[in-house]
Amino acid sequence: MTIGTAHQLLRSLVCEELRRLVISGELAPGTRLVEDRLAARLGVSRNPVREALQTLASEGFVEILPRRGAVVAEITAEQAEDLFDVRMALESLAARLAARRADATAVGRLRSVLVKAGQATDAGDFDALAACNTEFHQLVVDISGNDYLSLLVAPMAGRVQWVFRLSAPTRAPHSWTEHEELLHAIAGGDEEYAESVARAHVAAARASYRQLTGERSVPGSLHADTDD
Amino acid sequence: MTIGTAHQLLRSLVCEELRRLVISGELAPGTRLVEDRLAARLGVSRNPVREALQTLASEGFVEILPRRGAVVAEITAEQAEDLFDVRMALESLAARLAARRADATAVGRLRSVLVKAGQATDAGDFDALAACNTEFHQLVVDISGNDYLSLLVAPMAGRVQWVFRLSAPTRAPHSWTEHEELLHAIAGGDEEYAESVARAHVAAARASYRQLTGERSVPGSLHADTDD
DNA sequence: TGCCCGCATTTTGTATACATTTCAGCGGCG
DNA sequence: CGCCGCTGAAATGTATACAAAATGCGGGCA
Repeated sequence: MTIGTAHQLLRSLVCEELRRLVISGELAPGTRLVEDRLAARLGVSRNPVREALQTLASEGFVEILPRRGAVVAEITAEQAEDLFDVRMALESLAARLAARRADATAVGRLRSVLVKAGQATDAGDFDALAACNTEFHQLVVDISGNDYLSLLVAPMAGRVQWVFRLSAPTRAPHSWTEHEELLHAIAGGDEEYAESVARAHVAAARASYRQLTGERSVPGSLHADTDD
Repeated sequence: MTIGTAHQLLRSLVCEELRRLVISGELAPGTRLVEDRLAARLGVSRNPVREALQTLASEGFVEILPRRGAVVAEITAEQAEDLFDVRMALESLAARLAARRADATAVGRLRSVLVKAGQATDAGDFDALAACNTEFHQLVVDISGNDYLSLLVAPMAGRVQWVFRLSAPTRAPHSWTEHEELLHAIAGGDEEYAESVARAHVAAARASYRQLTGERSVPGSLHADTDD
């Protein structure tokens, strides 16, 4: 079960690599993704590439037009806003459910991620920090115990990174106080509070995004130091 | 553009057929989906089948275990509850946004679906009625203008049908008064009201589900005559 | 008798080959 | 001069072939 599962499937590897390329911006929006080229570039056949592209399409990273190929999806400012709206709906639900169901071990896991994040902050390791952030939010969803929510949210994390990477080439420093507050709300089992903290967290992320893109200023929001 | 797009891809056809088989219950949860058999049964090669299975996996209808094949996903009572929680979060968001952005033509479209549903009701055509229901909710999402929300919600409709089909072999009669109320809220541009109507609608659907499965009764809910 | 190991079958994963379609370029025609 | 249709290349969609892994079964052994 340990070594056996380690045999990664090519489609997974291709999918992860393409997702990374898209998120990092190496594959710009609008870029045509020709199966032959990708297969040659990655040293595999077209089949795993096709399957990976389909997965990425279901996650919204690429758009597949029948018989015309795949292109990297465009992320308009409007779509970024769309993402924040959906995040607010789903993450607030996740926080509420997590607060309802969290036990001691779950809280411990959350706390350990915060500790790891603190160490990453001290070390100045921004990639590790981003990973911690993703892990924390995914953990909240896991704790919520809602499998369907997990199915929907899992691909969303990458999309969030993508939006921020596109709009903010240099990553902003991250405030983890909101995460701590969310942890406390979940640990305390206060559903209402957890939901409101999650909403505030996403709102802060949106404000940060808006400030970075300089499109609109958001009066009344003082949180501008998150990157998720 | 009309006839050209009509050239359906095999993977789409396979996907729709498999989805239909799963939702209708002809493929029971836990059934192993062997690629060869499906390909032979549908008269295609394994390739479109594989791609269709991946899509269905991302929609949560099947579960793919690496190197061990695909099986029809199990729907536990808990997962059905999960679905209702997610629906409440996403459909309330859709309703709120639709109320914010709806214009006269959008309202007209919604109204025409209600008219169609009324005709289907008179004709006793339950399949058409179910289609109207799906169309109505998808239309609300479209009107919301949130592309990402649309991406997430589109596959959810089938899942809703699946849950009800599994738990309630005979379809319950449908109350369209809630839809009318939602239409009025959206037409009036009242975001708060639209959101609360949507929440109530999903809550009613949940109550209906619980009553059909006979698991728990929900005091305080008088709506028990919807099937979505 | 019960357990473990090895082999054959089945099935998935990947690669390659072929068919069909789209698109760009270009020449002819009105 | 502009539009239409044709043709060739390129890319997708589909089918088939091969390799590797997992499952199930039977025999051997303690």
